[in-house]
Amino acid sequence: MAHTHILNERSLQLLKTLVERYISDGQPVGSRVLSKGSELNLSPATIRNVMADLEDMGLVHSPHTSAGRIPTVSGYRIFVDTLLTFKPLESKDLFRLHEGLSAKEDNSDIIGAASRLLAELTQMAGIVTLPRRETVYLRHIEFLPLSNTRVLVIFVTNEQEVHNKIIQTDKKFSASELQQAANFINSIYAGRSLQAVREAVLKELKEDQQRMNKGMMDAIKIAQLALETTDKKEDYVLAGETNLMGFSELAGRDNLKKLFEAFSQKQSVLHLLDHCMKAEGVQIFIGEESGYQAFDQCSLVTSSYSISDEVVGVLGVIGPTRMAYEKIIPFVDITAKLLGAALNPKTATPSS
Amino acid sequence: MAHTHILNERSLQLLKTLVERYISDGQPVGSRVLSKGSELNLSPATIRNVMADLEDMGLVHSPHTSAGRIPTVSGYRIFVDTLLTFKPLESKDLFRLHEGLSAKEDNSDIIGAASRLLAELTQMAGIVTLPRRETVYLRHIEFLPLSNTRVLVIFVTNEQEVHNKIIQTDKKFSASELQQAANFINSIYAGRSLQAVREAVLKELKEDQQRMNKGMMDAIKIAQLALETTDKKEDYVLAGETNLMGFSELAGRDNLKKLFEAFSQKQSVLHLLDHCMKAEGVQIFIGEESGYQAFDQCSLVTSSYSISDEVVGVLGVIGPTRMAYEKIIPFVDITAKLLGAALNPKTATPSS
DNA sequence: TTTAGCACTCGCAAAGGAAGAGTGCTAGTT
DNA sequence: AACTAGCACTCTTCCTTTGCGAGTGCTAAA
Repeated sequence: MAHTHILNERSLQLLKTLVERYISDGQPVGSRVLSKGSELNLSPATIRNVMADLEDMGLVHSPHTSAGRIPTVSGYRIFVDTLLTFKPLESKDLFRLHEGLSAKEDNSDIIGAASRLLAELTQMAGIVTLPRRETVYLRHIEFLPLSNTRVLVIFVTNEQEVHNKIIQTDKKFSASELQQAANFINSIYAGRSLQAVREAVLKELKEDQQRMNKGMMDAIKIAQLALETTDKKEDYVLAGETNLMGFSELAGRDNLKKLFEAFSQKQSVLHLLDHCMKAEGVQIFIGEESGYQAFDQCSLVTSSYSISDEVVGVLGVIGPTRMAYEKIIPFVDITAKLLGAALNPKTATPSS
Repeated sequence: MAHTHILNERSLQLLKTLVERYISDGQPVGSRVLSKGSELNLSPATIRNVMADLEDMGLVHSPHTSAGRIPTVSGYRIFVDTLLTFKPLESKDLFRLHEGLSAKEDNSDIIGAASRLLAELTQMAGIVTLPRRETVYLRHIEFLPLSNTRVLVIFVTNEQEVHNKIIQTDKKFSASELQQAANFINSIYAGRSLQAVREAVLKELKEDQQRMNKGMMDAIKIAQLALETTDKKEDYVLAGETNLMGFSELAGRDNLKKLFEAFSQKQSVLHLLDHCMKAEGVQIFIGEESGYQAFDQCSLVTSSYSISDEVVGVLGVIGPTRMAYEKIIPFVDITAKLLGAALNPKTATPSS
């Protein structure tokens, strides 16, 4: 009965300094240090009582009888949700970000650059998914004959994304026939969304075939083949994985191996990141919260990023649960915004 | 004086069984086991004398006074060069290779498949460089206008490789102007090597400008911009890196970290693989032989692979020095041949 | 409600064997 | 001359002991 089991101001304050202390030192923190390290002037004995309460509530736990306490996942959770006092980015980091993510002519590896910056400036692993728009617009399509009935299809979508694939046609087409077909498709469908084009083409195929001449028919058929499979190739760019090998808390067991296997399988990591796309702003998974065993010892701080208000991808930082959240969270937030800005086609070429 | 210091038949035989034993067991092998394990009926004492000789010659070494011997790099070298009795591939492995590397319509990820097969079947890391031909032929080029003076260049080389880049032109071109320019370039230069086209274009620019009309001039100028920088993007596909985390001999120090850093830097690994391109057949680097610190604890078994007799890439297996060379070497050899065959455009589409 | 005091527990590190493996050397044996 | 048996010696590995330090929980006093 006696003990209140309610999180009062003081317990929270102590939890906060405990977590901060553990994050900076990496060792279980005992009542003595906590007594000296906190503003409130309390004796170690009092602290011990509070700690016992916190332990009952499952916010901290002791690796063994005579060690200090370390935060549990719930402890971290309360810390980041309610106790955290953010630190502004260091100006040199901000500078590096601006420098690396400024909108350049060559956007080709800006995703890679973002990933590398995340890794380098946090000394953990950086991850950025490739941007993927909900609606993809067809800009231009091109057909080139290969050997026999194989045709190389090249199509440009949105601003400047180039895709290519190989299709098998029913019969052999000459280069000029293919050229004509491409011209036909471009003249009619360019500028419309891929999905719309796909539907329109199917409709044409099913309905009135007599209205068109043979060339048109061929073009439609080829286009159908070219666009039939939606190639949503989700992927991400990872950087600084090796930074994770330095953290002793991840090294134990075959933990690190599991983690790296997840990275190269990609698939489960993509699942996880997909979740993050849906949420606005910064999202945090601490330890087992992610639900993926490989990440049990890690925390993941992510944020979605957007091109002109449409969410197109996710980026984030992966590190040990014991990470400097108060710095990482604003950092990920800003990086997402800068990346979004850099990818925005409207601001991409300030006609200088 | 007394001892002969010459590698006679018997010493070699003993070296061989020693290496085999060490490879299979992973522990320093002593005189007793060697006495029982070898055909020649010799007492441990005799073996000890031979071992002392081998140690003087730097072929084996003892981690401490009372441990058995383990092979040195030179020991391994003699073993693989002169003592090795190759084992034929297991038929199920051969089957998997054929299955995975058969020439399919979709060649897109055959390099990745090869890498994954190497890793999976050897339980080590597999690596395959992207194929790169010496002479690249221009098949088709296309220009598309982006915002302002930026132009998206798409060109197809060799059989089906699609490249794209963005260039800045002096003035703004319309879509049809660019179309015309592309037609012009295609009609004149398609089929010739990129290098040749580059030279021809430069020559045209310098010499007789009055001979051409304005459209031609524009086309030449754009082509020059489009082709000026040779983008030789060397790259490789790695698979099964995580397999390496299981080997205790690599785990020590921050060895593994160095290795993985080298993998993600790519650059030094590419250097090393470049060397292998030059040599015919299978090539082996044992431990420090590679000259790259990151690989000090590893062995690398590589082979170049060819498309219609032109060497275009390298593939191989990375593992601990203690690997089953007698199986790995033939395995890498065969894989290289199968990959080459699968990439050969002549055999790629047996018109069925 | 807080604090001082105290007994207690546990991990960590150093120290001390004991056992086992394997060597080098020497002195016999074939 | 080449091989082998035997022996002393050296190291590693594993286990146990021991002491120390850190930190706790509990109780009793302020």
